[in-house]
Amino acid sequence: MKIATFNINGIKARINALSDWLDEAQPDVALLQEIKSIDENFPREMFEDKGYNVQTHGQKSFNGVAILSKLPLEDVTRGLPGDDDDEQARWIEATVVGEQAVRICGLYLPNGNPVPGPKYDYKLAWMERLYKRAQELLRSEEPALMAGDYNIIPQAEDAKKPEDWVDDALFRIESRTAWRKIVNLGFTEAFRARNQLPEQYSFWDYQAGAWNRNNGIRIDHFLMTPQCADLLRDCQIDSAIRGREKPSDHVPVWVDIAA
DNA sequence: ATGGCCCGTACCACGGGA
Repeated sequence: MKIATFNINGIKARINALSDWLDEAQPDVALLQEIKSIDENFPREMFEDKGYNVQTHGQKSFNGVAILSKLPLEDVTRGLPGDDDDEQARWIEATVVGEQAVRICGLYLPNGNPVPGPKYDYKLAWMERLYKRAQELLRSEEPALMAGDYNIIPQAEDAKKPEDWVDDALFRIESRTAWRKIVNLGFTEAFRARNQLPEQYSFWDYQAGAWNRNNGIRIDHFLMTPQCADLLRDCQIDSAIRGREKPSDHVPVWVDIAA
């Protein structure tokens, strides 16, 4: 089963690029972030025509996540537990039933800038809620993964110029501590479990020729429970997508699991 | 050498992104 995550930076602006990538990459499951659309305006028919089941959790203008799946989706839930007043659409999960069932969570973790401030407080509070959901997934002792735009640069090697990011919400020590606290519960970060190459990124800013200089950061991740990590066959970044016409600033990252 | 963008909303820049 091939599962991909892709922050598309607006479904309306990315319809063609997303359609082309789906046709070529043929993921069984695609987790999308920043659809920037209400559910009613999401072009679900286009994906249904390609054979995908579509589940969205959108809102007006900002954020928004979705799951596309060629396999049946069961027990779909929307919103990260732990704050009933949170109105930002950043979390969706579902069980994908292939050879065996896998619980799949798609997430768009808050950016958190500027630091300090209420947006950074929100990011850290959101990560505390994520920690609790992660504990529950581990306790289930079932194959499960959490994937998406984490807005976290895990290590210095995950940025071309780490010195530019030391005071940024994506790389601040509090952010990385919260990330490591989750990983250290017992999750496998799929990309580094399969790849030790330097200069592997998933985001390049639109500004300052970042793509041409490969001035990127790796912030889109898969975290897997042990039962899911046992099934991991491969994890790769489709970085060439960034060089196409009208690209998102992120590129797809995907895993292949034996499920 | 320096600085450089894009999206959605609304119709004018502006908030937000990272």
